[in-house]
Amino acid sequence: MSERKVRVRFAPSPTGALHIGGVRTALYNYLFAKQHGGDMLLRIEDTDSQRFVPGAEEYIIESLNWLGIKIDEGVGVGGNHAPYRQSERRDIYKKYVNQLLEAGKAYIAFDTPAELDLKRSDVANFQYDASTRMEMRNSLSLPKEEVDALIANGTQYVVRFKIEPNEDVVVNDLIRGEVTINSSILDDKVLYKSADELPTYHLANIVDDHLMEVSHVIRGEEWLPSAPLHVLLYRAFEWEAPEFAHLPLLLKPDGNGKLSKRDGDRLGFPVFPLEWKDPKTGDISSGYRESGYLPEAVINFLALLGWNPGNDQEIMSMDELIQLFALDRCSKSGAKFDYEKGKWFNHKYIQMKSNEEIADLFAPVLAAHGVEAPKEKVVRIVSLVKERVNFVKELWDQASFFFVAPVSYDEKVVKKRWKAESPEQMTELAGVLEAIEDFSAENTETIVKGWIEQKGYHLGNVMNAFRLAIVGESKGPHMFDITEVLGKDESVARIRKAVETI
RNA sequence: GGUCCCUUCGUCUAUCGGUUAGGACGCCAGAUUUUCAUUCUGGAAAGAGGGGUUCGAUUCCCCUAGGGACUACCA
Repeated sequence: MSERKVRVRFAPSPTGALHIGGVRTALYNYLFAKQHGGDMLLRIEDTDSQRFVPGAEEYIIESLNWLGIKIDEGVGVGGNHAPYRQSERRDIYKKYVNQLLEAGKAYIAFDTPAELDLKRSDVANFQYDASTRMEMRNSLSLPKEEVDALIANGTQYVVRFKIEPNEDVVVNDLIRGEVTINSSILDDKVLYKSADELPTYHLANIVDDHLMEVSHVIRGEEWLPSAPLHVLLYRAFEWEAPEFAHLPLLLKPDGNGKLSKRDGDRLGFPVFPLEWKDPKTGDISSGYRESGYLPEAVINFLALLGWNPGNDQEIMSMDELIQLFALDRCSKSGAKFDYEKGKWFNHKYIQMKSNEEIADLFAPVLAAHGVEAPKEKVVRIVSLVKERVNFVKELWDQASFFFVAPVSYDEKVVKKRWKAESPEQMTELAGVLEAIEDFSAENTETIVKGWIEQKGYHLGNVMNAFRLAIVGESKGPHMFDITEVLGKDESVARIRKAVETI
């Protein structure tokens, strides 16, 4: 490995919402960079003007921001290698394309997309390469005067990379080891299009990584087949290539194939970090943030999809991940996306947060239900129910009765728990509670239990009816914690109402 | 079709030639409990198949099978 400063980049193209697999790629880049005291760059690869989607760039930046993946240099923050948007680097690419052209390592081709389509349908497995390029219309096959004339009259063309056949190209991958591909199976890739004066991914990528002094290219496995092409490109420019690491893909939870946006819709979980509204179709896709995930949980979950620290540790903060991360501990095979485990991580992270923090996150949910409550009361309630939930929004299901008295009583529970003697016992209980001065959980429990014992009532019967009256159903934390939070008046009122209603 | 990559419980994975193949999610059972959960304890659950190499293979090699990616003037 070279001794260059570690510099990595996350280089998405702004064609829509950032996919969760892309988020993981960004995360691994970030962990690697920070572990080595290096830089994390954000470059926007918008060389395909056709597929540009407005808002996508902002979405990407906001997503990384929410997740705590900090960009040292690039779009949104600037830096010494600006601009970081490829569409703003046209002149740079043009210069390097010409360099390749002059060196005879690339050539100009005039074949139109229609002509190529025709050729492909005519000839099975047609490939534009050393074996076929002389049959095509390009600066290699055409007389120089004709080429010049075509260019002069504004005929659109592309620049293709001239790949020398029959050479074994070795890519040294930090995760997979040496990968060898014969250059004959590579086609003369289009590097540049005169139509929009923009390069294609391959050229832009190599030029930028070189100019931006990127030391390690950490990207998805879908790029592995084109890595030899990139190696050849670096060689053509006589540049030192960065180290490569191709990450395994995130796969569908069920069935086969790569995880896609559709899987999220189909299986009911987000595949995007943030909610995304498609500007063209207006379709809304759910996001992890809006679904109630804590960014720390998403990070931890994603970090373990394709990597592990080598021991049984599973809960790790971003700082710990930075300490422990290692490319050579990344797995080689794709990981099926296990949404259930993601939920478990969120549960864990909710438990790790303080009641105050959770109460703050819960506040908007309460407001949405039209509930206003003092912070200290919410904190107390959170402490009572937070261990029962995977998501902050589920706190409402667990705790709504603290804020809103039951208006109906679960029929099944009534049938099972409301005995013939219950109305009388509950009326008595209301009286007992009314007489209590110190309504703390502890004191109330002592007194109520004393009363039950003295009367010889069945503890379970009384308590279950009590719970039904207060909560409306058969759930919730310790009864006397509930009554303490509710207070004497409310507790008594609920019991009386239950006796009347049921 | 071609090229490349990959292959341990249902899922994520540990194991870098010798282990009762470990952990986690999920699942099942039990315990705790005034309810529902949580929690705790326990359980079922894996080396794709076939050849080698070796005293000994999950581990190294080969073949087969299966899965995945790529194969655009998209990234």
